Amino acid sequence: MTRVSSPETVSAAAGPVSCRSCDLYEICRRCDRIAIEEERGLRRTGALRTVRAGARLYRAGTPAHSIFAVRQGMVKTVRVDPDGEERIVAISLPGDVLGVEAFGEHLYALDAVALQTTVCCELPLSVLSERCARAHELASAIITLLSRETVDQTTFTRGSISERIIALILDLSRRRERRGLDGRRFALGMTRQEIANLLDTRIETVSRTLQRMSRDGQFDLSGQWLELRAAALLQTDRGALAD
Amino acid sequence: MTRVSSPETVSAAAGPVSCRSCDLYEICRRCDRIAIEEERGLRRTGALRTVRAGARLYRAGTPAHSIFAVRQGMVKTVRVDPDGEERIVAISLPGDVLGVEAFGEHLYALDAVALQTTVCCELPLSVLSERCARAHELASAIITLLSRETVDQTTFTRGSISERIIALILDLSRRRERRGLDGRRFALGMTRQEIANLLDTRIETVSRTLQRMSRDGQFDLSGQWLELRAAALLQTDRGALAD
DNA sequence: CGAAAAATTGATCGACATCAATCTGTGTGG
DNA sequence: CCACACAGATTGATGTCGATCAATTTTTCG
Repeated sequence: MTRVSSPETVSAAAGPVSCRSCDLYEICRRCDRIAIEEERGLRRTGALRTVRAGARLYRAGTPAHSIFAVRQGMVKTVRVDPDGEERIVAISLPGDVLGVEAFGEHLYALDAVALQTTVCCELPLSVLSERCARAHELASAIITLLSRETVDQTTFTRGSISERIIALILDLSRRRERRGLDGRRFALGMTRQEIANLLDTRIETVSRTLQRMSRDGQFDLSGQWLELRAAALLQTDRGALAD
Repeated sequence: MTRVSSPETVSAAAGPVSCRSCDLYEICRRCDRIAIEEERGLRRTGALRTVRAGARLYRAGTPAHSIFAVRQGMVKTVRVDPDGEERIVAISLPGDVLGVEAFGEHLYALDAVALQTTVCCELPLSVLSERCARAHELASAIITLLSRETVDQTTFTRGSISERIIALILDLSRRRERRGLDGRRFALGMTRQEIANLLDTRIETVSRTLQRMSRDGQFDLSGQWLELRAAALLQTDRGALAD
């Protein structure tokens, strides 16, 4: 069994959607970029891109010149771990917008890979900024903020429990350091119950795992207080200390 | 053991941070809302709010008049399932911004609960919109889009495998319907391997669980194609069909 | 100090991972 | 058109990590 491709089932499979029901509609409209099937006009701006199954719409780390909307097909956004493992972050359906992280950083944060032959509308950032010219700088600051938020979403519910615990601790540590706080020794600030909830596990498992890791010398732990060992801080990647 | 509160350990525990290292800094500055410790001026606008441990900064579903930045302390954002179960979505540290969903919808999407005595800066939306007055409407459209993105983040890595599968299927179904596509019968569009990756499980488990659910009559399944049973569509909550 | 919440520790069980084999469907070339 | 190859999917047997149930111990606070 391979991917769906029979022509007559395209709509049930994945689109295309009308511009009206696309998340990018209001923005395209304000940019005079509508585009397809607008009333009877049907003028196209030629901003369509077709990507075959398995091909990438964009790659993590590359300069971002456009945001995209899926018109037809499906796209997975993927984070590739340093060890080469793929983690699917989200699935985009027709009408969904891709690459909004381009607003803030001007780099894509994820790989966007077509799951099947996919047609996307491409909206260059240059068009947006041109239209935004008169907009107050405050607006762009808000946009930058929001944009960061969408990328920051780290999840702590993947992998083994020890991996999740390490991910949480290193996340707390790094975020504290970014704020000028002590990232080496700090209070967890959460009960074991709250940690368990966040990591989608049980309080007994959190307790046991923390104890074991502490015994194994990954950090010193005393109640709420945790102090990372020097070796731990050298690791930059989630899961690096697991087991 | 209860929460950290010893005065001399406040900084290592949770702040306060300087305005300069806060995510809201650029926005506050443009609103002439700096506020605290600005050079030697130290003029305060009185926009501080103190929340005791366990108290709520805001509640899901209530009208949103402000966004917040944590100055000192910690806050958990929580989704309360219909069955009353709490799911921690994120932990906010000093310098983090809370309530950005207020930009789009004017309702908070989550409960924000202080993990300890917490001091927040409050920035009313009215101040923002006043400053935004001359900003082009396009900017606000972009903001709305981004705002939605930050809320939409559904994770499929919580609960049992059958719960995750149901969550994924209903998510696909609803998102398709919102786009005017068939939400009852559609192709998954992903290989079992990709589903397994997304749900943080194994291909064999996905296969087995899909087979079992299909046998149990939750849906008809044939390769990529899935057709939800009428009963399934009546359920609106994730996990409603589990096991 | 005493009560209550939080945390730890132990014993047992079950869901899911893992390893392995087989089956099914799709596209390809003779 | 059929045989073949291969990716994808299914099914089975077994092992293990984390859930669950239960009992203490530790910490905090009135």
